Amino acid sequence: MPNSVDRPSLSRSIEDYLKVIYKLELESGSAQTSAIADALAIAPPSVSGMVKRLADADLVTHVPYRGVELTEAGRRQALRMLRRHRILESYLIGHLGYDWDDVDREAERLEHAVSDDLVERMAVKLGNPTHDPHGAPIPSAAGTIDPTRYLPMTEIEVGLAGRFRMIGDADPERLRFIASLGLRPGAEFRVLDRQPFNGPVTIELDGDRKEVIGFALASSLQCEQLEEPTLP
Amino acid sequence: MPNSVDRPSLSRSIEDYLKVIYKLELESGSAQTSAIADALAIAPPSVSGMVKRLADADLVTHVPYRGVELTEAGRRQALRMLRRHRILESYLIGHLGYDWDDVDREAERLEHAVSDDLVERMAVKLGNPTHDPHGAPIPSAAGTIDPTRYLPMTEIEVGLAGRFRMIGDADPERLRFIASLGLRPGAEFRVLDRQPFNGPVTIELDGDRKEVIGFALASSLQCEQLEEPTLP
DNA sequence: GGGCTAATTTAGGCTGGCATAAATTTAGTT
DNA sequence: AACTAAATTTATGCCAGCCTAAATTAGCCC
Repeated sequence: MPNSVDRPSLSRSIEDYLKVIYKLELESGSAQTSAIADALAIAPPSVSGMVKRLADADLVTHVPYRGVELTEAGRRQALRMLRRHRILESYLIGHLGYDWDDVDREAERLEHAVSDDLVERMAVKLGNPTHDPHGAPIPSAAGTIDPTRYLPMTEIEVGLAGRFRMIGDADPERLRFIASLGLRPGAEFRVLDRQPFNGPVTIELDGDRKEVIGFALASSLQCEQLEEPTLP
Repeated sequence: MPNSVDRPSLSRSIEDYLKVIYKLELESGSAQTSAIADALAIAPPSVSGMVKRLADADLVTHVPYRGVELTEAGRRQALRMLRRHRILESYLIGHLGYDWDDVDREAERLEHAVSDDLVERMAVKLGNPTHDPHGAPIPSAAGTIDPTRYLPMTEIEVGLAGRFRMIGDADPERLRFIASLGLRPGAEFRVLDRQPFNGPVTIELDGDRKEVIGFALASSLQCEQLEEPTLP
């Protein structure tokens, strides 16, 4: 089956739409018009219009009034953008002295401009990483991605150990605060307490330090539950 | 005197126009509509339209049917773009393994996307260079640029020594050929012969090697004439 | 100084990507 | 089953940037 011609070269807008649709699908199965509009900070009717163009270009399928789903081609492009973004973030942090909390904006601008060639050169300089500094998996150049799903910290059982794995890159304040707690992807912790009614979570870090983390924040920390590493 | 508001943030198109107008002014004093159109590969009427917008934004002054000149603000922006472009080229070559003949395209895409912050970080990593790998002067962050003008190799006196200083970055074939001759910015040579009627130039390199260079090519090699370094 | 040519501008049109206002569909409630 | 609220789409319109075709101006030649 012949592919879509050669280089349709997507517009900046289209690239943003595909990325957002991919993320929404991850979270909730399919992407609704209003959710896309929210994520891109544009009006819903504008999304309707663009969705029509995306469907014409066979990047998404659209069931009116129900939602949008990426086609295979759309998914491929979305993953390509995700790879760009995450390689860029990794490179900016690793080789140009950016901090993990202020790198998203810069990567967001660059991901539409860099060539595939440059992205691969950066990847090589980085040693072809599989995860970026926020813990997010980096799609391969071939378009595959680590499908591992994590749990919000709020869902780790009290008493059990967990490992902080990943956090969204878009909120500098949140990232700075997390870093100030000494939490970085890979950090191990133990849940000491969890209050009901969406209350805060108390964890132990480095074997002695206690931290209390509000529900909203803890929900955004994607973690892995470690099965009883110290006690039987 | 208060500056133009804060961040009008120029469009990609406008950035390209300003860069081209700057270069045309360097070469011939002022920029004509058709020359701009040629350089940007767009139709002249499109340039007329954009020039009107540029004049409205006080980036250029326009005398109808005569030409266009950058205002101080326009010149500042043009130099900013030139700095971006040349820092980017230097960085891509110095830190990401690009060759000097294929770096222009990539820099051309990136120069519209990088933040000033990123450009300055790259400049620091490079040791704040004053010239890029093609020998072109890099404007300072403050907007000043080395005004030195060079001579085409075709205008160096026969018998005299010269130094190759700079070459345009836009033509990969030309750059590869120049490199294959062993000519790099900074290279010293002596003009052995120059044929009339726009004929080729013969130079001596490294004290023994002779090369014949066609007129068109030699014209594009910007050189400095060295006053009789060996003979009185 | 009249007329030719080349350069330039004006006129009118198209597309992408956004907006607002109004119409429509869906879903939930009773 | 009807009504309502929310989500979505349709209908229009705007702006940036490009285009082609037609009108205008500048520069030059005799």
